Amino acid sequence: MATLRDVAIAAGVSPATASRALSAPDTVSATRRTKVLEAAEQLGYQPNRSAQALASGRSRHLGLVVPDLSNPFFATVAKGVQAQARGTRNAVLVADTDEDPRIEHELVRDLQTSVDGLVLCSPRMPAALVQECATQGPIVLVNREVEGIPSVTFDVASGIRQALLHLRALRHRTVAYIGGPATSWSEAQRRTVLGEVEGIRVVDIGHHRPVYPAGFAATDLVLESGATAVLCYNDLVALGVMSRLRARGVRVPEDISVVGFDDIPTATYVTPMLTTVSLPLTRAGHEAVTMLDAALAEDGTTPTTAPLPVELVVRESTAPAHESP
Amino acid sequence: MATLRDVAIAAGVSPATASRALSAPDTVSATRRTKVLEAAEQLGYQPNRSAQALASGRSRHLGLVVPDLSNPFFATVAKGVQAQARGTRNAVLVADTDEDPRIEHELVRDLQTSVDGLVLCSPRMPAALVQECATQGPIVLVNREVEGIPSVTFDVASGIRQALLHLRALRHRTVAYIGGPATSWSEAQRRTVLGEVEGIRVVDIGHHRPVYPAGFAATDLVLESGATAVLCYNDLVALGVMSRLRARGVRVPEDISVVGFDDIPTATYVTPMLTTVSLPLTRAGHEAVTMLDAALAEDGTTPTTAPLPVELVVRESTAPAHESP
DNA sequence: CGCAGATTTGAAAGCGCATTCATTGCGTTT
DNA sequence: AAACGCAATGAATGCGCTTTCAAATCTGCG
Repeated sequence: MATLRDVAIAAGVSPATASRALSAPDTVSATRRTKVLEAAEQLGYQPNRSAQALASGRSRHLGLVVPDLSNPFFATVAKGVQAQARGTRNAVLVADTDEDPRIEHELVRDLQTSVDGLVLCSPRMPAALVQECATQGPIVLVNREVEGIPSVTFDVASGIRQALLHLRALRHRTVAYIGGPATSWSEAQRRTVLGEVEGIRVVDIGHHRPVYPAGFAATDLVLESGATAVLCYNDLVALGVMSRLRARGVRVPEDISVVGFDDIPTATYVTPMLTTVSLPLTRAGHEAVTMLDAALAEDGTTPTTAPLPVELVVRESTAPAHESP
Repeated sequence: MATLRDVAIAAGVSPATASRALSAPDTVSATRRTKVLEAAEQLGYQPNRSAQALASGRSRHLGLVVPDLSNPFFATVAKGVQAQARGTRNAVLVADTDEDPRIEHELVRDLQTSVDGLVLCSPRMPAALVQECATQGPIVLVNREVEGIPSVTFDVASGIRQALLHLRALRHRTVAYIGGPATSWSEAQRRTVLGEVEGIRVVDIGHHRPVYPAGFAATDLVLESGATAVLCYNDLVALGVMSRLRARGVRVPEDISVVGFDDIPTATYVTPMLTTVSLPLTRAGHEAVTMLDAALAEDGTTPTTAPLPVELVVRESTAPAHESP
């Protein structure tokens, strides 16, 4: 493997000049620059990342921590991070915590030794721990806010409001809400709006895990409540609800309307297609990387952005309320 | 940030001893070892990964290249890789090629400068290019075979055979096959078995992209063929088929049976739940890392493993064939 | 033509660690 | 008791690069 020194020799310049020709082209005269570039090309020179990192103090890697890669929500954010990172950075180290808060902290600390900065999707990690992690290196949070730490969030409240208004327009008066994990920032956001829409009474079905089986199980509670519509913490839960409703012989949307949250691909694969709130997940990934780069460049600032806009997508799982008996 | 030298001084030993105490504990006397460990702990010592990598020639990173992280197939493999890599390695660099073969090669080469070895899920990259990449560093392929390169594969042929036998047992005599991309290794494997099952006539619906809309579009061809069952390249396609069938008023499984491939989570979220071939994706990720480690340790060998076993999961989308007119 | 100031260049000094090699100290063997 | 082998240690070297810093070259102007 050719080293920078080899390139320098081949180009008839010093290693210092070769280094500059490659990383700061305009600090070198045109003649030498082309000589170096040609020599590098000709030798198939590939810079040694470890050496670059050691000498410069920057690995040009960034880290991404997610609870579950096979969850389309996080996978999409990851794609956004990837796309934005390409070009300005070398690569992104991804860590999947497997929804296990215990290893999460350790994993973050470990990852921080290898990267310049971290994008953290960690709904369940206690705020204090997040703050402690932030002392070890730049961090940007996704879909969550913690005092003193930059974050990119979604306008969750607006999403819930849009959903509620949509249901009200369809003459629903009683809607059930199947909540997510009690400790989730995002869940708290949702709940701030539930009582805000006049003319709609929201029945709280309680906190549930944000997964399909939880929706399936919670459905009977919804039915008991007498609500004509269900608002679910996320699409996975909504999917579980729809499945259980069908099993109980309740028709969607004729007998009951269902609204999800997140707009994962599967939402369009089921029948009826799910009405849900769509989040700009890819964009969130982009923004997170941008903010990280900003934090890396400037120093001491905690850039904050307005919550990303969300949008209700009306599909087939919502319809006018049936007449109550 | 404390360096190894600081630790050594605090422990009253030489940097060499400190280094050994941390990375090869049994080459150091118990007394000094504990001294070093205590000093390290006390100073909050974190080894500098870049320096370790430069000095040792090993980054302890491994790379993973996938076409699309938001595809549950690859996401699950990624989880498997993650899980196995944790412990023996530092981290895994993930690269999403966005299904773009053009950037794929460049991405791989770039990633190879940062990792010790690569796990490559790249169904579409030409074999020659794959081989060229393999000259730059250890590579393990997933779900694909290329001459001279270690790979972990699934027993795809067995899966198709199981599906066909299942359908035959249900008295299906004509089944349509919706194929995947023509250049896919996995697709070629499937086709080797199609004609092998006696008593079943397979109607070839041609090659299609492995996505939901493609299944949706191919469905009308299936209906035209007079087949009483459809075998799909993967679950996404099968989902598209089911959706279109419903739109056309064809009942599943009463009028026609549908079989998928991969067993993605969504397969159980739809109604009827999809009969499909389940692949040990997580295990594939494990195996890939194991093989990579083996390739890194020994030298010059190309370990090969038997294809991973697959299993037909019978759910609700298949039923006895209706009587032909 | 000569000199201040700006621009290019190369020598050299690490970055933090692993690792080789020579040295030391120790227990064994005959 | 001498000689030997082995384990434990530290000094020193270098991994390949970036980045001062000072020297060299070039620019324009009086």
